[in-house]
This record gives sequence, structure tokens and C-alpha cells, in this order.
Amino acid sequence: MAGTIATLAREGGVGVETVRYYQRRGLLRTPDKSGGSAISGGIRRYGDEDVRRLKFIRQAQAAGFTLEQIGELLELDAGQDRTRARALAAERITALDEKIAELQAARASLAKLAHACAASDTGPCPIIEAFEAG
Amino acid sequence: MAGTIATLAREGGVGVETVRYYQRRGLLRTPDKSGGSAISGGIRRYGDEDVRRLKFIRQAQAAGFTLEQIGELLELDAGQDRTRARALAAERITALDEKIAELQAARASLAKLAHACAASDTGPCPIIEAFEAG
DNA sequence: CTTGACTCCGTACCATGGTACGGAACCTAC
DNA sequence: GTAGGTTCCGTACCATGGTACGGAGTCAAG
Repeated sequence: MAGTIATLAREGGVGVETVRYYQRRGLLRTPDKSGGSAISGGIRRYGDEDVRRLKFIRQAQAAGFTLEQIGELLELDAGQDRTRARALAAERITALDEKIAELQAARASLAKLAHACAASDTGPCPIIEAFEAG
Repeated sequence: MAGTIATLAREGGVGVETVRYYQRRGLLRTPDKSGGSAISGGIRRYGDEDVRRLKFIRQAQAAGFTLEQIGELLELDAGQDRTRARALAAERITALDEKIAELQAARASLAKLAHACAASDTGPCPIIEAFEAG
């Protein structure tokens, strides 16, 4: 179960460069190199824990956390600071609710406009019109 | 009703630099200068049409269009190509639906996790756990 | 024991949507 | 007629989340 960076990336569904980017951001560890000529080192090997961590990042990202917030979540990793974890979650839920409401409003007005636009072929396009009135 | 760039910016609810950015992007016109020493020109003046255009941009942006798409909408401005306008709207509605569903899913799982985390004070934090399992 | 694929690493570049800086010209009010 | 606030303009910089490049080293197969 010790793979190279390409294996890790594949299992996480990202590119190799993205893994390296996460390492630079401090979200993933950079394991010691194995083998090599003692002077110039060899190849880094990654295990299940790395895969789990990478999947964690993708999951949290899908939930709308920024990489910075994900970094914080990863630091709570021992499961210690539940209060902080809950606070982050609550904060994120509020933000998600706002964003969802915003998108739904935009969706509704856009749908209404598209319908109006489809209904008549004369006069100015209501989609353009509506935005201009705004 | 002929104001300076600051007036336009204020009425559009953006900063002066943002107006200038939109001009660079070709979303707002850069009117001729009035006055000045014939050599070095004076001050540009903006009118209602500019305000309307700027508000259009903000509205469309709120509906999730990118500035590039907004540029295209603005080019349809004569109200001519309704087919294209409808296509853009339909495209955007689909994208909005996808995004909304995504955020709602994230919201739901996050809410469930926060609830579970609040319910017990022992064991590992379910928020962290859940992401790791993903 | 060489070929070819992969790794390592620093560094540079990308898109998106702005925001800031600084000097010169301008315009208004005192 | 000058001080202070704006405007103009080019250019540089910011955050976010990556993506690409290039040369040297490493490793496995044939």
C-alpha cells in the first residue's frame, strides 16, 4: 500500500501537481524519501493515511470550505477541539444557506425571463431589459 | 445627469477602480473628455446610460454570469439575438441548478454532522471522521 | 546497462475579479 | 491664484486554486 505520488493523486482524483500544491500549502505531508544515493535521495512513498487525508480535503472542498479552512480542520484532526469544529461547520452552514438563497433567487428570475423571452418574438428581449431595469 | 466616474461608481455600488476595470474589459465605454487644455484633455462625463449598463453588469453578475458572459450579453444589447440570449440564460439556469443541488447536499451532510457532534462529547468528532471516511 | 517512464524541485505562469500606487493634469471654492 | 480633492492612466499587485516547465535524479523492464 505504499505508492508514489502518482498513485496518491489518482486515488484522490487529482493531478500530481495538485498534490504537490497541497503539500506546499501544508495540507499534505511530504514523506521521507526511500532509497537513493544517500546524497541525492530517492522517491517519496505515500500510504493509506495520505490517501485518507487527500480525500478529506476533496470532501471538505466539496462542502465549500476554502483550503485555508481545510487546513484548520486538519489541525483539529485529533478530534480534540469539537467546539471549534462545530463553529466552523455552523459558519459554513450559514454561508451555504446564504449562497443557496442567492442562487435560487437568481435562478427564479432568470427562468421567468427566459420564459418571457420565449413567449414573444417581438419587442426588446426581456432578459436584457430586466437586467437594465435592475 | 452628467457625473464623473466617482458618481457613476457610487450609483453602481462599486469602486472607481472597478469601473475602470470594467472599461478595460470592454464592458463599459470610456466617454470623450470635456474641457482640458486641448493638448492633454479634461474629465470624462458619464450619463444615465452608463449607470444602467453598470447596474446591468451587477445584476447579471448576481445571477452568476462571468464578466465574459456579461460582455456577450451586452453585445446582444440591441435586443436582436433573442435566441442567443435565451441560450445563455438556459445554460446559466442549468449551471445554477447543479450548483444549488451541490450546495444543498453539502449543507445537509454538514448539518447532520454538526448535530451529531453536538450530541456527544466523547469519541472522535464526527465532522472530522466523516470527511476522512469519504 | 540502457531506455523510457516517473519523480523531485524550484519557479513561473494561468484565470478571475478586482485593488492599489503614483505622478501629472484638472477643476472648484475660497 | 492657490490649496485640496478628483480624475486620468499605466502599471503593479492581491487572493484563490491550481497548472506547466525544465533539468536532474531514480527506478524497473528488457
